[in-house]
Amino acid sequence: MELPVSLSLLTELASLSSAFIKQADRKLSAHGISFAEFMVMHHLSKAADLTMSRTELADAVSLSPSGITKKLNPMQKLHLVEKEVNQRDARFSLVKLTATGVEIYNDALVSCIHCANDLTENVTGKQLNTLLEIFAKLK
Amino acid sequence: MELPVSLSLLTELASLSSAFIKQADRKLSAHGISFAEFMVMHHLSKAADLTMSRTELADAVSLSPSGITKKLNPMQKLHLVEKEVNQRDARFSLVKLTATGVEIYNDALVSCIHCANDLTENVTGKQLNTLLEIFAKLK
DNA sequence: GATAGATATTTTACTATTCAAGTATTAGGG
DNA sequence: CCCTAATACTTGAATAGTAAAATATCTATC
Repeated sequence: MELPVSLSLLTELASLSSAFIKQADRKLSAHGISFAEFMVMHHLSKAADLTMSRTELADAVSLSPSGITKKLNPMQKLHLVEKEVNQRDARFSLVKLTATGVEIYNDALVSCIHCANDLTENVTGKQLNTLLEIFAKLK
Repeated sequence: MELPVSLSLLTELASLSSAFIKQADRKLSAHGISFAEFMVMHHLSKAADLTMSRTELADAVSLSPSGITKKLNPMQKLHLVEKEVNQRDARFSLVKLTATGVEIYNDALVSCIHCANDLTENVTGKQLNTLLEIFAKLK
């Protein structure tokens, strides 16, 4: 029986990303952070004033509202990020990458780039760009 | 600051697969199974005699030894899979997809294919094949 | 301006997963 | 044979995530 290519894509994507994330986690453990924490800092580092709303951030890293709370709590204790309450509306709160956070992020970024390069070493730059272009259509 | 394409691939892959798996989980919940359970049955369904060793299966679905034990236990209780102990070496045990398991898998497969088609609707068949070819080099 | 409803976040209870320690079985050397 | 080591698996403790209920704040209507 012949299964559709779309299904293969779904299953391959799942196993590939699981393997990649495990690899990245191993590398990043040297910096005391997980890949998920790296992703939080990565999104914050690109944001204006290093600040995002919690819901934006939750969407960016594919976490539920409760998930983002639980992920940020320990990061606040380590002073990697800080919470700022919106003056206009106290329901909203903002998350900002601290100076410490920036420092750790920059160190971790180097490791993470190494890791990404290792994982893609058999693929040309052109193919990587092709992948990203097609990924953009999958969203 | 310009970040390498390989890093974008890693981050995009992570968020894409997270979104895809959540979508598949929603679809499959109608069949009473998770995407992870579907993947277990998917691999077994392709194996000779619907049977695999636990370690093979664990590798295939990217689970740790304890992870596969805890995933299979409830599936055995539901009679989706059954355990067979190897006569030669009682340490090894095999996992087989039962007749009930095949039935549920086939139903779930239809939903999962729908889901995969939905997720890839903006992409041509040719592009899907390109993706899979490049994925193969990333392993 | 009280109150009903909407919105953002947190807490609670539960599920899933991992690592490390423990159990069971086999293999090999004295 | 027995003891050590290796191998496959399971269990227990800890971590990470979700969904649903609870909390806090704001908006809008009467």
